[in-house]
Amino acid sequence: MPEGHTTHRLAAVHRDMFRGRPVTATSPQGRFDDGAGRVDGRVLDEAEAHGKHLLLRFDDDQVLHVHLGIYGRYALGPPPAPAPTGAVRLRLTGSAGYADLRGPNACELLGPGEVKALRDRLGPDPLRADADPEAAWRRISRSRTSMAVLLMDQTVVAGPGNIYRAEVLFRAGIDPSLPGRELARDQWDAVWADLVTLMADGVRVGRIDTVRPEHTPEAMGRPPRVDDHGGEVYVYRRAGQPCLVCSTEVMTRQLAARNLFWCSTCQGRGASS
DNA sequence: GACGCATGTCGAG
DNA sequence: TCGACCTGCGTCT
Repeated sequence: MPEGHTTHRLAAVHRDMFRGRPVTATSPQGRFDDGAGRVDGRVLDEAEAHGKHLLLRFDDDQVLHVHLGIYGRYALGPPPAPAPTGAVRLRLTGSAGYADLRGPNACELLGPGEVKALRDRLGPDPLRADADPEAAWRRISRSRTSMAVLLMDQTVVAGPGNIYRAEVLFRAGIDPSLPGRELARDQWDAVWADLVTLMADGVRVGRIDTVRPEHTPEAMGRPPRVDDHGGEVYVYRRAGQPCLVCSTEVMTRQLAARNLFWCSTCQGRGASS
């Protein structure tokens, strides 16, 4: 689940469920006993997301920093909370419900200075009102690194992961191997605008759908299709299957230890407008 | 029950 | 560039 839209959803859930009232915090698994003890009984003042980082600020200015990483997930529900099962690192309980955190990359308490340091190294987040896409453009337009790598670099853009990376490049018709410095300014503007739109949709719907209405199987006269990650996408994890637009086989390769997917026809050099 | 896999990040070499 | 981290799930035995 965890790309930036997931974190923003989680921030909203935490606001709705816990803000303004004392929470109960425990670590059923035991690996966060110390931190849970320090949060237990505090009042949640604010919950926000920056990229894939979830920040929960309590009334004593401690900030709980959660990063789901690749395995982490939340289980949320109304009261009463069931007996915890599996490896629950942190359980927050309030009058409106509970939140169980399993398998996070990071679950730690930070002071104000540490929070600032964390945020200072993150690029603009398309889901945040204060995001400055110019900061990302300055990095991209000077870089020899490929767009595929730049879009996964959280110090360039904070929030997109492997799915949004693949889908946004497809939708813009950009070859993933194109160096940042060869990207045209209007292409970047289009990519950023698309990230803003797609990720906001992701927050609203709770999954990643990127296929335009005119390319859905129904519109193309093909049988209905369900992608195995739970959303409708053009290329992500569709290697060997026909491109939804041109029917060329979708390509895949390992790049910086991650799977990259693209259509060599729709995303050839010069394929974009 | 073993194994492989994943929407992520960091640090060693 | 590669392994470690870390958890649940699907697939294969």
